[in-house]
Amino acid sequence: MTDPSHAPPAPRRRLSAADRRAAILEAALQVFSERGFKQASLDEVAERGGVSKALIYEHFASKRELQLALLDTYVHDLIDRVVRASAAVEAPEDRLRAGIEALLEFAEERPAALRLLTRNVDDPVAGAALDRLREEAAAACADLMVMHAPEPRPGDLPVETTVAILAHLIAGGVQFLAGWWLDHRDVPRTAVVESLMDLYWVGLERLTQGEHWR
Amino acid sequence: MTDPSHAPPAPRRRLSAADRRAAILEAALQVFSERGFKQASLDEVAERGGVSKALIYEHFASKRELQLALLDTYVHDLIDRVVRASAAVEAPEDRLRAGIEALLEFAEERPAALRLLTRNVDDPVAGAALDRLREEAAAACADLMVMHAPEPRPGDLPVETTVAILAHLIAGGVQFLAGWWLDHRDVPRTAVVESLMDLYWVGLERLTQGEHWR
DNA sequence: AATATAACTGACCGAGGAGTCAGTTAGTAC
DNA sequence: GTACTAACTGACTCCTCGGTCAGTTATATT
Repeated sequence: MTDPSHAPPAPRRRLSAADRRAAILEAALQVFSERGFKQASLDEVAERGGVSKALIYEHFASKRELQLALLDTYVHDLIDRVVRASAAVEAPEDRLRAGIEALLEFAEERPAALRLLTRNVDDPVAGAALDRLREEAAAACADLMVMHAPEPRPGDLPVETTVAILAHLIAGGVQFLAGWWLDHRDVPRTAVVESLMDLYWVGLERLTQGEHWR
Repeated sequence: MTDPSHAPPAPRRRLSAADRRAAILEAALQVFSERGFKQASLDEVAERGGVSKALIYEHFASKRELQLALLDTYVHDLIDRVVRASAAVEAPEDRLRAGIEALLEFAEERPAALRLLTRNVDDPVAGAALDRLREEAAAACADLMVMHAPEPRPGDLPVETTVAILAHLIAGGVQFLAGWWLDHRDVPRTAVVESLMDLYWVGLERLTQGEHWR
């Protein structure tokens, strides 16, 4: 009767509040990044975390609160890495390159976190967070560009307009390619960086010398 | 008693099946593009279409069916425009430009349709449709590139890899910028096209001449 | 061993939303 | 006018999911 193989299977080990919180966050990261905010269910987070749903509410006031905690963590981490890497070098082209490399390193180490940020465009909260992030990156790109001397030809559009477009194009392109790379990991990271730099930097250099297409 | 101002307010006009179907699709386009597939409710579609929810089910077997009808319509329309515009000219740079312009025209005429395609990355069906679309565009870009002569230096990565990355970078960048433009309609369309062409084409031209960054 | 407390759970509630069905009514054909 | 059909509806069911609560149990402290 008291067959040990039928004994209360695993007298689940209790964790400290901090550890359990971290475990829940990890499970939530998986589910949220795979399904997106709205489609992610807390029941699934609970199940994957090996925990009851009620326990989640001991650590987070609501589903949104949980999402915000996740976003907060990774947004700050990502910004930190990119800014730090970029500020560590001097030349504009090195700054761009360092920023790109930092982003790709982040993608490599925490693919789920990158997906969390990029695969949630439809959710107002996550979408806004990503927009802000890209806006910052675009502003940084714009700074790199005005260091160079753009030479507007007569009849051209205002420089700020062109700079803003190019900056967003670059920031958006890098973001997109980082996401693309997650699904094409056979491509070596250096190939991605080199291609980005080749197209962007060579193009920019020519542009600042007054060259235009055709 | 029979005060005419209290008479049965509007003896709702009936439509033919085809017309009603079109009206429902239009209402669905609005709701789906604003909220995304999962968050969009058929109750809201019904309300905005001025129709009962049950009627929607007379025209579409399910919510997914309705989404597929929408996607089908606009995906084909978009492909058609871009391919037609691009095929109408000869030079590679003109083809790229024509394709970009066709996409932006589509964005201008049917902003909701573009949002339907781009603001639904998290939904498996819509996401897959957008992926296929971009894949096609990237393939077309790759074709434009191999027309030129890329000259691999010894020790370089295989050409196909570089071409694939650049093609996706361009396709993804254009897609992103089209979406960005929807929220920045003060920017003139020509400015967007010119910037895209300047960065991409000038960069590509230099690259095919064996130039690299630095 | 007794006590306190913090980690943890099962069972529940209410709202919202997909999908259904038994009808009602506007047009049409005679 | 009458009858027929196709457009159309209100009221319903079922289910998922965010959130709650009344407890139960592991562990640290004494």
